[in-house]
Amino acid sequence: MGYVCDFCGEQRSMVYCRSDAASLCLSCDRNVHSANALSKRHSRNLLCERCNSQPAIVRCAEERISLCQNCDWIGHGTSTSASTHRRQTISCYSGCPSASELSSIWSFVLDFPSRGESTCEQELGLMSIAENSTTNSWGENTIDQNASGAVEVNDRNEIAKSGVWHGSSSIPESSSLPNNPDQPTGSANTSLPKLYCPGTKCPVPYDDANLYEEFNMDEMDLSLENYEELFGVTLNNSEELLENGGIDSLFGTKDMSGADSNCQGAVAAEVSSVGLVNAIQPASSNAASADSMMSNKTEPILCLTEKQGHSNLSFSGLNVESSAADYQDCGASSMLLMGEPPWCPQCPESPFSSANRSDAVMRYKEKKKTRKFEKKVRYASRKARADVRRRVKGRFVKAGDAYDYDPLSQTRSF
DNA sequence: GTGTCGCGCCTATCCACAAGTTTCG
DNA sequence: TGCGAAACTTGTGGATAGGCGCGAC
Repeated sequence: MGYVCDFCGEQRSMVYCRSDAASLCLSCDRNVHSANALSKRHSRNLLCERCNSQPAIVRCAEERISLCQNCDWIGHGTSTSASTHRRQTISCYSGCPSASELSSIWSFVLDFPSRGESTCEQELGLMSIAENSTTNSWGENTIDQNASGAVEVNDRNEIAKSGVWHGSSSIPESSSLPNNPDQPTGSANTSLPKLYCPGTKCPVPYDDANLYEEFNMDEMDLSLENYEELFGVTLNNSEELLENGGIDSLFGTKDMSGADSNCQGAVAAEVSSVGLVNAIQPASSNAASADSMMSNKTEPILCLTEKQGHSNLSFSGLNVESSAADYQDCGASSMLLMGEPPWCPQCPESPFSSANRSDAVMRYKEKKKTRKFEKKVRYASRKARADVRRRVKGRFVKAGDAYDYDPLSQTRSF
């Protein structure tokens, strides 16, 4: 995923469809999602203007930029100055909206400061919608919208319901702090953890080598993608890890390659003099995993300790309600967040009792049963067809033949 | 210690057909 | 060399059979 539309490969991508896991230009978005009734139901959103790989969920009024959860966190969640930026949640949409309808929910869409060269903006005005653009296709967003179609982030309850994450810091009603749009907000505070997002074009210039010196691994890429290099072990089997107490196994002896490979967690850490790392920021290439990580209501704590001659990392700060099951979409994250390592008693924030943990393990196992690893769909049109094809015992049937499963009507022909 | 059974998990396979690719005249 | 038609290949999702590991007996 990148700047170019995944479908036509020519236009600049502007919207992201999670169902298709594709970044599309407005023209292709409309073409693809007008194919059938199911594809019309795909929920789409603006593409993050910073990493260009994740759906944007927030628009920063100060920077005039749309951000995904991850980039929003990087830019606003950890910076005291940037966290005061006034942000609005960005509504998703489905169906085949007209240009006017799009601009009605995204009042800012025609005013992107950094995408002026894209032809997609022009398409907004040029698109002609032949079919009915019924308003009922817009009913997905349950958040009350203001006139511009955006929602004030202040309403935390509503945001939580919508699954939209925002930074842990308070968000003021307004902000007058100046900000340079060309400069990532996350870098404004030089005391902040430095982070590089390997699977993205995240341009956040985390360059503080001192942090890495604290870890004694300044040459390393602090992402779980390179955990083997980082910790000298391979990681596998999240469930085993869970049952064995989690983090100790994770960074000690267990192999984790079986976990979702598309879930990478880049760790940003603020190291104190006692070796307590105070923040962990997931920089997942997977939207769902980012969601699950960031929907955590508490700020995770990363503990760095020395044990038996090698460094160990632990995570706590997970509240009771956000169980591992809630994070299973990101295999690593569930592991990282579940365990309360017995060897890390110095993390007083850890609220896990054994009962809670057992409960969490149970829910995790239950959800894992129904788990489906995300699959990269290369051709959205073929997927759209397959989604509506009738089947007999899971097999496609000829058109007109008897079927026992119809994805559209869930009915049988016999 | 060895063999058998049941259970759960994982993976390959099947199907039709539109779309993409290659071959041939 | 370029074009069009024909032949061939690819990819898509849900259900299911079969293989495998593990624990109990």
